[in-house]
Formats: sequence, structure tokens, C-alpha cells
Amino acid sequence: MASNDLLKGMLKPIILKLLLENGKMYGYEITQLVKEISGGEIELTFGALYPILHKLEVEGIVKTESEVINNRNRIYYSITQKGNSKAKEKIAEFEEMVKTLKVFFKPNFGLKYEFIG
Amino acid sequence: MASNDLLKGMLKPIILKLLLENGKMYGYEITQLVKEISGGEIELTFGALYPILHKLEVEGIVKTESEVINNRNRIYYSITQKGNSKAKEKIAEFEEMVKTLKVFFKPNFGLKYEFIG
DNA sequence: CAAATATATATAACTTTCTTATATATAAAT
DNA sequence: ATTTATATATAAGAAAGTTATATATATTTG
Repeated sequence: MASNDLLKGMLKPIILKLLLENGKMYGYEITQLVKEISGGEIELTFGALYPILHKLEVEGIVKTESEVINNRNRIYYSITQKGNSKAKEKIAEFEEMVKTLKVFFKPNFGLKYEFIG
Repeated sequence: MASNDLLKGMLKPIILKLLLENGKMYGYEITQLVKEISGGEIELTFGALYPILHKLEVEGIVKTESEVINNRNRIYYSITQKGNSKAKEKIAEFEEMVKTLKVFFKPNFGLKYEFIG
């Protein structure tokens, strides 16, 4: 049972999904893309993003490469070969959870008592 | 912008949805129904449930009535008249967020770079 | 008939996640 | 010259949820 771990931690699988699709991305880019894709609904703050990214790095799921672009240091994050299956697993769990959540707003799905006559 | 409040607080709107549909429910009943509807995916623990319920009561969104059934005290929770629109509002926000989350796993939706040749 | 499981409400300690605030710095636009 | 956009990062605090604990009755199973 997923036991609500995914209710809190939705940002992590979103980040993993975007990294997996794009090969490599830098932090600022991730925040902007999340905002864009969600139509401004989800704001991924830096205070949320970087701890997640750093933790994923420690776990060996993402790796970093530094590049200087326009005189600024830019740090690219990408999924490691080792972390690939783990990332896909977490994304799949996330997708499963979103499907489960959908069930809760089917009209009358959770209805226990029904007027029958 | 919803700014991630809904990513964490998904249990609250789920509870409100079930209460709104069923008129009144007691705590244990809510946990069982959540488990049933989610196919065992979501376990609403008591430690999560009761603080939410008590907070909603303080806010005036739910009210309680006590009943003794089978020699046990049972506490029914229901949406107040005053809390009705607020509850519907929170449920609507929740549904909106689930729709937003769905967007993240459309294939290639978040893809920035595409192989064109 | 004893033990385990299901029913029932609730609190407290703890952990994780996320928000808000802060620090630093360059580039472009107004 | 100031503001806005780009860029990374940490720290303090709040909120949500987990796990453990307490209490108690009813039902089922061995």
C-alpha cells in the first residue's frame, strides 16, 4: 500500500519525469517548466526543488554536470543509468496514485446510502 | 496559484467529499470507505483523520453528533450548512489539481527538445 | 473458553515535506 | 539607475502525515 507517501511527495516524481524526458535540465529550467506545464497551478519553489535534487543525487538517482553559460555557472541534473529504473518506478507509482485520486470525484462513487424509492 | 497546498493536503478534500455525499459518517467508517474506494491504495490513518476532522469542526465546516450504537459511542461528522460552500470549494480545487497532475504524464508533454532529423 | 481480530475514538512524539525568508551574483530591460 | 529575469543555494519555520500508544467493546476463530 502506498500509504499516502505519494500524497505529500508529488513534486519528486514530477521532477523525475521531466528529467527522464529531457535528458538533462538545470534547476531554474525545471521550476519554469513545471509552472508552464501546470498552467501556473503548481509553483515549484527553490526551497522545495534543491533539497529534492540533492537528496536524489545522494541516492545516486541523479547526477550533476557543471557548465558555464553566459558567464554564469549552470548545474545540469540528469538521471543516472543506475537510477533509471528507480525513477521509472516512482513515476509509475505517481501515475497510479493520480488515477486513484480521480476515482474520488466520480459522482456518487463514495455514496453509501441511496434513495431507492 | 494553488502553490502546492493541495499536493500535501489531499486527504482533507477527500474526507469532505465523502461527508458531502453521505450526509453523515463516523471516523472509522471514513477510513474503511477510503480504503475500499482506493482499492487499498490509500490508507487514511487515525492520526491523520482525527486532527483533520477536529480542525474542520473548529472552523465550523463540520459538526458532530454522538450516538450510542451496540453499546459503543459513535461520533458522526457532517458538513454544516455554513460550511457547505466552503467544502464544495475545497473539493473543486482538489479536482482541479488532480486534472493538473494528469497533464504531467501525458507522453512527451514536458519535452523541451525533440529529435527532428 | 481463550486468543485474535474487528470495531471504535483519540492523543503524543516524531519525521518528512514544503513554504517563506534570506544570501549571493550576473544580464537584460526600462 | 533601478527593476526584472536569470541562476544556485541554505535556514528557519509551519503543516501534514506516520507511528506508537491508550482505552474499550464485540465478534470470530481455534
